[in-house]
Amino acid sequence: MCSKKGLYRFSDIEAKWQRFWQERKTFAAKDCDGSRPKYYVLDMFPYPSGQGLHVGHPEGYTASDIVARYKRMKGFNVLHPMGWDAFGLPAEQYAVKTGTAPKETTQKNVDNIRNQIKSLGFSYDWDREVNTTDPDYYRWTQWIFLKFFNSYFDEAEQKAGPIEQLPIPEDLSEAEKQEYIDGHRLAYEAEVPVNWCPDLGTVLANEEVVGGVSERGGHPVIRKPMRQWMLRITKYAERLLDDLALVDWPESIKKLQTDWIGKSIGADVDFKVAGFDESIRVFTTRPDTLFGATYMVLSPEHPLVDKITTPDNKKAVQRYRAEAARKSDLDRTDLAKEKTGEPLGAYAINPVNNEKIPIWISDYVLISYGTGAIMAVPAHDERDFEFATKFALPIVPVVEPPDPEQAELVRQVKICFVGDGTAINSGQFDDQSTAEFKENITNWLAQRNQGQKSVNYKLRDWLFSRQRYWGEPFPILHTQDGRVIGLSEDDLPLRLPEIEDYKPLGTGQPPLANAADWVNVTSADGSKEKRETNTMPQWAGSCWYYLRYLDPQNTDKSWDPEKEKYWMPVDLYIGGAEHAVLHLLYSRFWHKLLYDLGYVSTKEPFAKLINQGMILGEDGQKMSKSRGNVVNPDKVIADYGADSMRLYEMFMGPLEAIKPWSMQGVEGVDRFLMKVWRAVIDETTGELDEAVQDARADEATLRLLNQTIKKVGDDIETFGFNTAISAMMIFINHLGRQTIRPRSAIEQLVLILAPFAPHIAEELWQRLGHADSLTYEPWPQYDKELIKEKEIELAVQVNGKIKDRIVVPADATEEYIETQALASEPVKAALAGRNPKKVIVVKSRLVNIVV
RNA sequence: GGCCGAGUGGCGGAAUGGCAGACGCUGGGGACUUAAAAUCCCCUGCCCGAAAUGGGCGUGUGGGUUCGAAUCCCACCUCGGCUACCA
Repeated sequence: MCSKKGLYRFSDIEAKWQRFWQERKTFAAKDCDGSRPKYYVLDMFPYPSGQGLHVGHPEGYTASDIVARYKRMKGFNVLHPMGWDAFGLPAEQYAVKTGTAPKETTQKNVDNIRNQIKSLGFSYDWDREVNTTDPDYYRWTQWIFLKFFNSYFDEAEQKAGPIEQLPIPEDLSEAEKQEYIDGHRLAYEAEVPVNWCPDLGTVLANEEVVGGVSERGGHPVIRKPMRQWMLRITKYAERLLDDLALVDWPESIKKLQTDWIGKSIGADVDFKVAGFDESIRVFTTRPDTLFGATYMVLSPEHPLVDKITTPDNKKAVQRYRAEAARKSDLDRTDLAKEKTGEPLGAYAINPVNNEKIPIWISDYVLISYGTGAIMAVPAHDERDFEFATKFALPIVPVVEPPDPEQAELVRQVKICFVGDGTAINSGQFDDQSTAEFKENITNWLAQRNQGQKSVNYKLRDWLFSRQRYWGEPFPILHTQDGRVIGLSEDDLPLRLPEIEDYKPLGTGQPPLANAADWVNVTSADGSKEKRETNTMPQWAGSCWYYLRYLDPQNTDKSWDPEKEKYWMPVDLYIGGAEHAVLHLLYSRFWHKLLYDLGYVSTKEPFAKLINQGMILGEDGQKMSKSRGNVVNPDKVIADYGADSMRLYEMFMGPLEAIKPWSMQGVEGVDRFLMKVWRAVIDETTGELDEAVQDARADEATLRLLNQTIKKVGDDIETFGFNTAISAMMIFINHLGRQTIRPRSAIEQLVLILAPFAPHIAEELWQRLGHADSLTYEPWPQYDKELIKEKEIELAVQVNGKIKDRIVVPADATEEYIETQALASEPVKAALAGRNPKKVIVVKSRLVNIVV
């Protein structure tokens, strides 16, 4: 048995450096250090699930860690924190099943996932760890909720202000005044339809409802209005849209958010109801098609339905409404391929031509968008066309398409045309272009008090309460006379009570209603109140965690304003694209409220955003337990070490691309690291290899080294980690062949490798004779002169086909290159005596001779 | 249906107007070894050819722009992701 002293034992060495970093607090960020520029690099913090990490997590975390370590070497004061988004359904479901308190389950999972993350050697400042379920954390989530509750939105200023400053109309009674104030709070209560499952006695999230039945157990689910907390995000729609211009995010993500907000500009138009002193207001983006409105549709929930339905139609309409109520959102959209509806028997008057048009109800009109009613223009709207065709309603074309063929089909009512064109069948507006017509008709309606310009958003107010135990309790009391009051900030945190039974009550009441001692409160003045028993959704804690990292131990304030000014905004935010809309939109919304109230200094929280791509299984399919293709990161680390794991995750391909895992690929990068090791350490003795000498590198080595330093630095700046690694591989392949490996070259290689594979780099750095960690060593500088090649090889093409290659001095003139190219024998042969029409010389690339 | 992204060797990928296939994997051959592993060296897009510092083809398909296109433009096909009647 010959045991080699110098073999690289990754498990010992990785543990050694992880301990070193932890003990020395190597990565502690220094607040308000004016001597260095700051850099805040943030990962989307994980939900600590019982499954632990999957290989997708370390992908983003490794990328951000490389940037963090690189920036430190570039002289930045780096803030790189980590924490836990630990409220959520799984721990609660586990509690229902086993009786284990969610707090315990969560603690266990957090400890596990923290160990997993630590085993990868990320350079987090662990003193700043946060946990959304910690009362010292959710105290401030509740504090921000109170800010919403105690604020209103000033339309003129387009910003939030304290509710005390809300201008209140005069002549209101005390009760009306209170109602007015409550109606303007940015956090408010409303009756909202939720997914109610009678058999389970609980409310379900949208994703827990599949095809109209509960995902678990397959029980029927109906829509039922319940009292819910809402946040008035719609007030911020315009700013959330506009301020996307301020951030450096992928265009695709900006577009997703823009579409989600869904701004559309059009007009509100009032239609009188024949025989009633009522009118129906509709929103349309195509007021220019008003002459083609041949019927109207109200949503089944529209308040006027009962009033205007004729007795003959009442029965059928009621049946239709009941059916619609039973359908979930999914049923109403996904399954409703065939349009349905009922006529009310009532008629409306089209304001432009005074024609009587029938009024219908149908569930393709949503109560929650616009006014919950539409004018139907079947000739120019796909949905209306489908509906009119099915129920044989009249179709009148009013827009002539520019294409004559299409125009003919539209005139014959064969097709539906939704584009812009020229007005027909529209009285005095005939021959106007769509754009002109829109403008003119809107003014025409406004003059007659029958309509006006209007803007609508798809974005809805945010349903902010859940009928769950494991979430932040609302700092809210309900008085006996039905008022709602916010707790004083001094009474925070309002702690979650420990309860015995996590099951829902079966009445739709959340589990917290079980905790009578907690729910019933007697105030100092003897009055009795009840606590709110809903809890906040999982998004709440993640909306502002990036701010708590700035000052995580502060017991007086959510964060110190000085620290906020120093660190914000987040310079780089890395996470999965699945959070493209909700998490990022909600965070931006909270941030804007905090900005309006003066608690943060930037309009936007995240200056730059990058999404890491999904990692697929070795079979190229999405990883899943059922497919059996899940790669366990713990196993990879145990077999190859953290450095190889990190390196492979980055070498797989571009960060943002979707790419399949390959164990053989891991072996490839592992081999590379061993090559680096053997270039420095003699495997037999464990000492520095004899080839490592204090010598000057030869010209070729020096040139390649400087090229590599440049390439790796440039690639980190542009997140091209895969090509950075490839450059280092090329360099070590060269260096390994040298009989003398200059110490200076080795040291610089170790430094640029360090952000990628920090454990082996620290170990080599130490063995090269350095006492301290390389974390704050300056990033190697490359020499521009040394990079330049002396001679370059150019391809010579004749009519685009390569005929020869020539070698010329790097500083050769175009004339010289042209002469050399024309002197080449293969080129002469290819020219066959013809005279070149044109010679294109691309310096340092090629020569193309055109004949 | 809509939107977004992607199609390059046996595989992951590189090159974003200038020598296609860097780097890694796989496969083949050789060196070292009693043998194996590890390591090192050479080859590895396809077709023709005994070979050539021979020729031809080649970046999903079809067209176009250009001296020159994987890269830009137009049309289409395939795959993946997100989304779903928003008037």
